[in-house]
Amino acid sequence: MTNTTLKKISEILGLSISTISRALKDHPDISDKTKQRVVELATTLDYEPNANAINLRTSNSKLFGLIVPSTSNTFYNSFISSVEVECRRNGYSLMILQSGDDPAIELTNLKLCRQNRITGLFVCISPETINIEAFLKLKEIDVPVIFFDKVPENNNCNKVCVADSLSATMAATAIINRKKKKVLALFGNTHLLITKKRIAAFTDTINEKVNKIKLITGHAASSAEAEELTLTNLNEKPDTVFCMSDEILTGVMKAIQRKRLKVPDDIAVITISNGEIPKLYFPEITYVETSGLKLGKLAFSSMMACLAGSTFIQELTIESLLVEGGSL
Amino acid sequence: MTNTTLKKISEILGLSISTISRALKDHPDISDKTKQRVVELATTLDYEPNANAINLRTSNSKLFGLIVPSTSNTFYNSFISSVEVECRRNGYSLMILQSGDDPAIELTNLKLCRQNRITGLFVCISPETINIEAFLKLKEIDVPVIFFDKVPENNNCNKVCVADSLSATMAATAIINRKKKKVLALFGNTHLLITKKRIAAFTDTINEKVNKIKLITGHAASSAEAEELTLTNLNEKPDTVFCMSDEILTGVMKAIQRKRLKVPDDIAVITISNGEIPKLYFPEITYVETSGLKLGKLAFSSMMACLAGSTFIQELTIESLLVEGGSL
DNA sequence: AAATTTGCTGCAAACGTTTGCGAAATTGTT
DNA sequence: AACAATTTCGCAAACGTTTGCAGCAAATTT
Repeated sequence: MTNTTLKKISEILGLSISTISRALKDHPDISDKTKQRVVELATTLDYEPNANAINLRTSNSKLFGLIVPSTSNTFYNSFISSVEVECRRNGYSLMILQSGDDPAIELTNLKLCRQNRITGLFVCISPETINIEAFLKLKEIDVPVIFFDKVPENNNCNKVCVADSLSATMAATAIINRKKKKVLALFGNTHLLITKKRIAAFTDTINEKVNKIKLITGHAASSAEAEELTLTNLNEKPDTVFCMSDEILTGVMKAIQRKRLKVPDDIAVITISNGEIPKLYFPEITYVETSGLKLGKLAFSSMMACLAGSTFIQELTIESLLVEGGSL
Repeated sequence: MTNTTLKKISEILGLSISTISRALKDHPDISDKTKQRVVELATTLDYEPNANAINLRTSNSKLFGLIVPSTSNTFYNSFISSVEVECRRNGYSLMILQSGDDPAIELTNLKLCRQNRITGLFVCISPETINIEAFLKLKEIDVPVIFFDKVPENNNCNKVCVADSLSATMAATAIINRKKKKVLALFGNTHLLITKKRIAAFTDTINEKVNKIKLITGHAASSAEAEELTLTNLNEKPDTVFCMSDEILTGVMKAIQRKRLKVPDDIAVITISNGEIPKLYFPEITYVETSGLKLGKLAFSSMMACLAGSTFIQELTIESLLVEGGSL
């Protein structure tokens, strides 16, 4: 068995290919009687148009590419989910590719996207990606590129991001409002822009308070490092731990569980998160939400705007939200 | 600017399209000198072959479809990751679609796959999907279908699964070996095949022991239900909790944290899991591993076998593994 | 009855490739 | 010098669509 084509239908019905094509898309030129016959046969024959032929003919692939460091990450995951839903809702397909934070694989993926003549690209670059020319080349052939989350620093491109600085500020403010005195603040990889921004925003906010809060900062590249760092700093008796990300949080929580500390009485915890991990604990961890779902929707609408002809470059940010658990 | 095509290159070089095509794929008919000229121009012009044209011409899309209830689930996630890596390694692309456990969306996704003339399909059906004819139709047009994880019950199709029964048996055996006396066993949605299998295997193993272990079973459709169920059953003073899945585990752990019970002294915990969630706690939860990564690799190799011409139907299972945390 | 309009349908080119076959140009053989 | 063999290349068809244009019959107008 082989796939049904317009030609096959036309031969059976004794009509021309073009008539079949038009009948199936309800073209006014075709009589109702013919349309009915065609549609009927098409359904019984399980006709599905060949997307490749259509794309070739119309050069409109209705296909988006999405390149992300990893799909196994709750934040990217919810981003992808929401983009995918929007795509289906709007008649687009999505090609998801992960780079594993490897710029070389990133380029391979990009090539794949180009070969498939994607209509637009969503991309979250890896920390090591410094040269984004290859991505910008897409714009020369009128393929919009939306950078999300980890975006190139100062380039002329479309970006959608979570509120990097603001979310850290909000967390700091929440800590201040609770009248905490001694905060252990753990951040991630120092050379990432997002880390720098969050450190600056967090420390500035904490330090501008009159009755100075004692601040201990640390950097952890992994959950295990965060755990270790927490254990050693517990001697200093901080009353609060601030985590920059889920990864940090999981390490911190392991340390807290190990020491059988009671949250929030013995120690308070606040983090910046997508929301899934904080809800795994009791009490649920208070977090400043950076929603992948919202970011996905924003990215999609930004993409649509580009496709609709909007040429001016946008840098969009989703607002954050403090979600109260019982940990602060 | 528009995309570079063979035609464009041929016009510039004064050669025919076919010569360009052959030169770029290192065909022996073409002289080295010509090849060099062609390749050089192609790279400076950033030529990328049009996948649509190739697929149309060769009717080999090098594209797999993957339909899954949700991508935001650590198990499916690791499955997807591993399939995606294998795809890239073998020159295939992957089209990922989520059904949200809705059979209607599942069909829409299937249609999309067909329109894109996928070379093969990986699919995890939703619990509500009873009619899988639409999927089997793909086989009639020589598109292999590999069902994974949640598979249709008794049909003539390729399946790859985790060891449903065995993993439950292993967990039960581990409990027996620790000489536990009273077990609270929590399972998921009763009408799923996987649940039935695990209940049967678990209870059989526990009950065949001579010095009977007291067994309390319960069903929870969500993490919250599992938490509640645990809280009420804690009165019975079980010395061990068995969880059928990550979802159950997270509920159980919240209850345990809420009651400030010490694991494993006050209560032991064991679960069946992909491994990510159990590692979030201290002590890490002992689990019987059902690896999405391994399942993905298995599914991919099964797909490759089908494409290579293997026509006989396989039902494959990955073996489980007891990973010791400190919770039992 | 001739001319015009209207309704329906088919022809053919194009999208960018691949590939079997034949042709020209070059080389080697007697 | 004539011929055969080899190297190098181009022609043209095909994949499955879409779409501008033209054709033709029937219906309507003059």
